[in-house]
Amino acid sequence: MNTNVTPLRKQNKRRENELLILQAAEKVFAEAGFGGATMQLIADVAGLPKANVHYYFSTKEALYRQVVSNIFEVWLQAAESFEDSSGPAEGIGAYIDAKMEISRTHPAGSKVWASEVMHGAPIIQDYLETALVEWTNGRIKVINQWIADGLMDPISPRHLLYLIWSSTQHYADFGHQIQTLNDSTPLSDDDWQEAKTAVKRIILKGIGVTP
Amino acid sequence: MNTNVTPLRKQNKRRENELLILQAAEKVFAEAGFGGATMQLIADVAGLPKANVHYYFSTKEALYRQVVSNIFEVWLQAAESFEDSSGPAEGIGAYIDAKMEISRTHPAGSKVWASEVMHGAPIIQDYLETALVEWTNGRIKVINQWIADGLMDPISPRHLLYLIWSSTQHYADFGHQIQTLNDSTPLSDDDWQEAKTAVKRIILKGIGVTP
DNA sequence: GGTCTTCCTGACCAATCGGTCAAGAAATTT
DNA sequence: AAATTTCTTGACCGATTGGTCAGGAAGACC
Repeated sequence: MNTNVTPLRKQNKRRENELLILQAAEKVFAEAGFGGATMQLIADVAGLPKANVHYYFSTKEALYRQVVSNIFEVWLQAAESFEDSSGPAEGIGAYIDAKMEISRTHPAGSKVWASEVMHGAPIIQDYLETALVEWTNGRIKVINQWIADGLMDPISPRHLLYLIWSSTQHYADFGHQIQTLNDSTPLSDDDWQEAKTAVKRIILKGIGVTP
Repeated sequence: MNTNVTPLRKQNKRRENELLILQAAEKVFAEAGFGGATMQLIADVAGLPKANVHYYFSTKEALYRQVVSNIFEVWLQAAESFEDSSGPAEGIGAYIDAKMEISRTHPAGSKVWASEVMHGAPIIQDYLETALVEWTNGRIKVINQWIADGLMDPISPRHLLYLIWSSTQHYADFGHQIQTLNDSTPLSDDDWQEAKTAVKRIILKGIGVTP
């Protein structure tokens, strides 16, 4: 007999269902956008009645905000590789690796984020203005120090960051286009390895860093 | 008196109104996505009654398809710089310039395209499979020839193209994020020049091309 | 085993959606 | 100037939307 049927049942029911709904919502929002997504579809994907979804998340916007918020956390977390590094070769290389890995394992999240920003960030503008600005300015300082130390070319740190963001997230946001150009087949492990290598090689060499 | 009040009025009424609607639609679709956009809002932006919009475009999807189609044309047209070039320095450089210029002058179009592809290209999948595949394969051949001629490093042409697309379109698709990181101020002429220079410099040096 | 809190859900609602239509106004053609 | 085609529009429709609610089921606590 299963002995642990009831021990973890209590506050866990809430967390379980919230997680279930959040995962379904991320998927649906990524596929249809905020406006195109329906609470009914999210409920269906989560396997719950619509009214039950509204029990845990009062409005569509509240649910959406939570989804975007979670993505933002993952997104910022991947950036710690930057700090604990000895120089641009290791720091930027690891950062690109981490972002490519997120694009691979978390494509829906990346799409929701892209959609939100593309539509003017109506829900999470406050995050952009505080957390993102702060994080960006911090990394710009690190990069400027690397430049001052002669470890890389004098590139505008801001535009270097944009280049890294865009090239890595492209593999998630435009995954469908990439797959179509890959004979409508999902990228294999080797394909992903090749992509990672190409992006890292071009960017690192492009800023005058030799591994 | 204005002597040419009536001469150009005939089939032009149709074209004028269609253009008006298409411009309004591009703007609204870019801001709200396909699902979030409403025919009523498009009509309001165009300054016409909703029923009149339906007179020229029978369905929302037909209007959307036309918008995406137009963008695709602009997008492919910018690629001619590739063909008429003596080598990668000139060809890729001019292509990056052209794509950056589109991001600057045509950001709404880029966003509609990105939105469409991100949601699985439900409307224009046929374009991806035919025109885009064809164009891409053509350019891959050109790049491979450049590599064979020793004009650039042996980079995967496919991933190089993705890198160019993503980094240039990023300035349109994520324009709002970039503006927020620029003290919530639109990029100046100098900012755009700096962006263009940085992108071109990193990519060209990154693939072993010296101007 | 009774009470209280949390969870669940079918039925329902006002608002809004894309799209239609008939009837007339304007312009072209004959 | 009559006939014909093109354009314009308010009113309308069925369908779908996000969200509500009352009432019951299921555990947790005493």
